[in-house]
Amino acid sequence: MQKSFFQKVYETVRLIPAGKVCTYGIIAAHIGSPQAARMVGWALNKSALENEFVPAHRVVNRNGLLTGKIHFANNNTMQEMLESEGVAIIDNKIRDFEILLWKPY
DNA sequence: TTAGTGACTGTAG
DNA sequence: GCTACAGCCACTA
Repeated sequence: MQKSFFQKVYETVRLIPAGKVCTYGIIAAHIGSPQAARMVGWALNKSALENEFVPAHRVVNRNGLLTGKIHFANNNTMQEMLESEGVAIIDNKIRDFEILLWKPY
């Protein structure tokens, strides 16, 4: 049984340690389709609806911008979760993004 | 079955 | 430096 694109996304995102962040592009590239970054976000959106534990709040776009927050119930839910893990957010962006960036390799 | 859509990214103008 | 467009895969109507 081959793992679906979905499952690979879940597994990769779950590898992100607390206090670190990753980008859709990196995850997509790790899976094998760098240009399918949109699917990563979409997969995370679905995962939340399916009660899958995936730290989607640790995934942002390549600028460190919290674009995914729009899919959370409240606009500051994503930010609060990140801040509780020690990630500083300024104006919807990750502070020291390059330092906090984590890669699966 | 086909068409449309989406939490993005890289390249070109 | 900014804007526009194409490409990626899976799901829903």
